[in-house]
Amino acid sequence: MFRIATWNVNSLRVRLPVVLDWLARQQPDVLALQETKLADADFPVDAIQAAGYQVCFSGQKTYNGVAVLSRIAAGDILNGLPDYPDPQRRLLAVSVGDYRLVNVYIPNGSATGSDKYHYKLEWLDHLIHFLAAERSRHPNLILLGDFNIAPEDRDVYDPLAWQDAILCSPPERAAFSRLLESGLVDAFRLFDQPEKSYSWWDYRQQAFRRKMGLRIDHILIDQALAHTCTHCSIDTEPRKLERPSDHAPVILELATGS
DNA sequence: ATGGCTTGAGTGTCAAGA
Repeated sequence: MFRIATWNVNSLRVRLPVVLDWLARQQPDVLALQETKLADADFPVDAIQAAGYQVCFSGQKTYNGVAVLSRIAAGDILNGLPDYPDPQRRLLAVSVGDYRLVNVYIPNGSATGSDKYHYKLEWLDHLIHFLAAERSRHPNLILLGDFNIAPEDRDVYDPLAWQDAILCSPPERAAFSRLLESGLVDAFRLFDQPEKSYSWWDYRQQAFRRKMGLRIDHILIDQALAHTCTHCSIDTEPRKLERPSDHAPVILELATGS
């Protein structure tokens, strides 16, 4: 059994105690983090190693930042899209055991039609091209992170209100579909899931309590791995704590056959 | 309601998130 999780923590500086508690409770083999918002010099390496995890990270001050925590050391580390120079730290690809993990913090896009929206779509194009090459080099690829895309209306609490809006617009959903068409599977949808399953809720208006969320954090697995996948769920417990991240972790379990 | 929180920057108040 191999357990892999992803979590947008919205500042690892603020969330470190919650993350360490969660690691102790869940004991995943791998945890991919997004929005660490820390310069590499400020990354809490010691605290994470003391919790029994190796870590690699690609961060910057204030914004973005991705990290991968793993029980066994990661190898073949790649930071950023090779053919898309970008000062924003949004991608970290690593090999852990038999798996190739691509941890992404896909741009938010701000509003459809904005400069940030075009950046998001361009970033997705380059990601799709990168993954084609990456999958030819590495079997057992897993793409996980904060996609900032709600792929279907059932992933949105009020699809009509969000129709054509950021996170739901047809070009964003088309990019998500292209990821699936390239041979990846949305692990969450391999299983029956509760109604109103979301991974992000706005901090305002008591959105979490009112179940006003979107499912924008995902784990996509190579379709060759689908038959090994035994579980995938969203853990909403950390969203109930004091000072939570606005995102909940997503957890995946794969049978390893030994 | 270009609103409503939260974080980081930096010490007044804005940018950015989604």
